[in-house]
Amino acid sequence: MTPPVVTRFAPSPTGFLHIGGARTALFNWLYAKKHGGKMLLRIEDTDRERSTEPAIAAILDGLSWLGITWDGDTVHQFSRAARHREVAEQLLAAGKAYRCYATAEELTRMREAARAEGRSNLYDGSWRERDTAEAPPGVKPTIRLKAPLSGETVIEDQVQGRVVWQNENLDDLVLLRGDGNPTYMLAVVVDDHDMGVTHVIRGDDHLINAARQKQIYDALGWELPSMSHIPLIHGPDGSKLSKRHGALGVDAYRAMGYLPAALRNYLVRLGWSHGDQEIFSTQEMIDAFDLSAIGRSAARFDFAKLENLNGHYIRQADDQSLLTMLEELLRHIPHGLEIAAKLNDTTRAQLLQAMPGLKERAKTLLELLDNAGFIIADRPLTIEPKALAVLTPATRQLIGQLHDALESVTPWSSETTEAAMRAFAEQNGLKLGAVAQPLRVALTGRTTSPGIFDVLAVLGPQECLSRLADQAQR
RNA sequence: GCUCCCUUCGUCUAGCGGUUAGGACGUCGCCCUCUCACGGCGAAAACAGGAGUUCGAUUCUCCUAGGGAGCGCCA
Repeated sequence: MTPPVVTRFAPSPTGFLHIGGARTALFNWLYAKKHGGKMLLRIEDTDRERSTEPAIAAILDGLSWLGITWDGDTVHQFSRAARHREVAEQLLAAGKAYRCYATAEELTRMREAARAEGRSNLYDGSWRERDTAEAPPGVKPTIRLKAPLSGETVIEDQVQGRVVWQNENLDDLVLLRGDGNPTYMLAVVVDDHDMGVTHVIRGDDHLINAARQKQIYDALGWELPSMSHIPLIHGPDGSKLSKRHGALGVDAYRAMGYLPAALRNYLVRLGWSHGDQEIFSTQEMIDAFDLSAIGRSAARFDFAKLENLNGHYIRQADDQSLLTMLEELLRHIPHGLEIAAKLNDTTRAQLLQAMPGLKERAKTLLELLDNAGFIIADRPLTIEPKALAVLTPATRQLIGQLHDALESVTPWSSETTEAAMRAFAEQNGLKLGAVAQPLRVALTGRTTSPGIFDVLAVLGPQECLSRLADQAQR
């Protein structure tokens, strides 16, 4: 019988939840869901200087927004320091670790010497066998792992394959600092073990740590969890993802009007594929997800593809949930509250009525909101420069005629107004476009909009006739 | 410098010894059309380079080049 799958997401709360972390969390979540297991959340806050409460809140908020849930209580690593110390002492008692009294200056010298000689193991292991009686006064010792001096450390990684290190290249890592606090390396091993983690899925910047952690597992006689190191996400230019490209918090993606479903879909396809399938519902992702299908090379972040996917999910969303998402978004964007103040039963109904035409034209909620501007705009409309060019004396005169032609239309609908405008165009030997564009400019202040007869219908006769009169020239 | 990882269209990728090297985004063209979109059709576009192994390499091995990660008493 195979043990139940337990994965974990273990961010260090030194900033927002960035896109790479979001993908790591997603992969852990998918794997757990697929195998009916659990995903645990552990906050790696042992660095007291850099860990902050707002960062923790931002990470939890980001995960929630993305729809990624975790099981059980959130573990705060710092609170487990006593347990970490206990394990270090246990290793010490078993002769698998030793006290090291090397000073910072000595360590620096060793590092320089190692580099000069082209060696990768920095610490020279001098306190391995030295008598602690020789300890210099005033130096608080660290506890180091007595790592194997020869042989190999091997990780059978589910993504990277078999990765081998020669032990002579790995030095004795510090388990417990001079101040008695555990290092990351020790804390991770102890926590993963104690939490019952069966599968470690994390960024491949941790691949080398896996070797050192394996040595700790071996010294403790614990079984190493399944390891999967997923490639990092790079910026569009192939370099490390920086703030300049896409290393934004997921909250920034929310503010840019991306849908969680779109971001999930984009992220899951970055480095992972399932044949030719591009669109995945959450359930499809869970069913199809497979560690062995994750590629080993880094992927570049491509906003154009994210936008395309986002457009897809917007088009496919139902009108009411789009309106809900839009109102939600207003709380996260500049001037959002001013717009929210204009929402009432009437404008909400208009938004809903216009939604079919709106959602086809937007790649982000921000765009959708912008395109919906004509609904909440105040008279007289601000006319965009491009639209202003349409308003020649001749078209202003035409607008006056259109106003008159529409005045008698009853009942008012997109069908009846369209019939009236087509009739008007025919009688005056005009193409429909020659009528539609001036109408569009007068009613929306822009040269592009949803279908103009839908705009007419949504705005209603009073508002339309007033806006037309505003721009007409008699 | 050292250790480890990576390398198919511009981008994300399919391919798991024999294919006209497939799909998606983006780009371009045509159609649809009241604008913009959506949608439809079509086009251009890739196996980093070099040695092997093999009847046959995009696929296996090695080397080179390029890219990345790590090299702390940070996580």
